[in-house]
Amino acid sequence: MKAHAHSHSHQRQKMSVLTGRLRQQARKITSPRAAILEILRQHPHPLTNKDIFAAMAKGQCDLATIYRAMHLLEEMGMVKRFDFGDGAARFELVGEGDDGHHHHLICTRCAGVVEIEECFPSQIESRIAAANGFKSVTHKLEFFGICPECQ
Amino acid sequence: MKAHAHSHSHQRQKMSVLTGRLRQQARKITSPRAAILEILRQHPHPLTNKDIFAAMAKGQCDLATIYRAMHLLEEMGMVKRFDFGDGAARFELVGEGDDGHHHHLICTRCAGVVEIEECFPSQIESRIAAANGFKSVTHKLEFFGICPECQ
DNA sequence: ATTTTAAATGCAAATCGTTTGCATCTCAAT
DNA sequence: ATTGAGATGCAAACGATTTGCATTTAAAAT
Repeated sequence: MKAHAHSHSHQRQKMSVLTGRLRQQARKITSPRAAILEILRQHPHPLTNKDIFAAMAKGQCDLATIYRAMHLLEEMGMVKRFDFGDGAARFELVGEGDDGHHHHLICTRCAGVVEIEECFPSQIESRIAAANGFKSVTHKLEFFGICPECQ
Repeated sequence: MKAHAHSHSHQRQKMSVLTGRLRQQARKITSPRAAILEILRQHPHPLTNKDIFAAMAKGQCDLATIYRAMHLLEEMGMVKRFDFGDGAARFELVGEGDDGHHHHLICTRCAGVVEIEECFPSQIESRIAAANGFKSVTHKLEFFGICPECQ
């Protein structure tokens, strides 16, 4: 699987903007956090905590710190959590203002990931919500298949 | 959350049919398996291994046995695995011939589950597959919201 | 520049869902 | 009743994630 275009708001965010968002919340810009943000900026793909850990210079930060940082960033809306069903959470940096909602097409052979434009039709989702009396309905949606290289 | 109708092929399957499918594969009808199938028949909802374990008379079977049984049943296509994103796999009995593909609407407050008719539009899925050169594309889709009772 | 202190980190131990090795047991075919 | 593949129980192992706690550090206050 190769890289792909990101029509989403994935224009690499400036580090100063990222650290600024942290500062606003009275959070410290520590070296582990700076390293994590830098790695996320450079990889516009969903990364597991372990991926992030592996992308760092050895011993630069503890794995537990990454877990804690991802929780913080998720609460702050700076990253979005994705679940590809393999038991490991993945995270992607989210642009300011953006809610990061989108989906992926994942190769079940090589684990390659393509970001997808399409989303579940909102009017159908509204109908589902209404028909069952639910409020604030969203969805999690991921596609799985076999990529060109793996066929 | 209360029970709901199952327009799917969830007419409670006869136990004899279920055991028959096992026998065909030269698998034994053991007391743990019979108990598991009975519990699945009686609960047309996605159940975790622990749910199944809890639904049994204490000491009737080991939790590890349930895990093994669910793997077997899944391979045989007798149950379908669902992932609600909370880290625990859930299973539903699948009718013969049916592939069990469907989705749920889950209350994020009380964890109540409603089975959903709607599915992701297949022509859009085909377009996504074609646009990226993927084959054998499927999807995982679940809806989340707040049910009437929890609002 | 130094002090101060809440926030953050490292490390190890703990949790949770799930899997597995192995000795023992039990269907179901003979 | 015999028997052998398939199943089970139990405990240990696992991988992802979380947490307690003593120590460190960023950044606000002095």
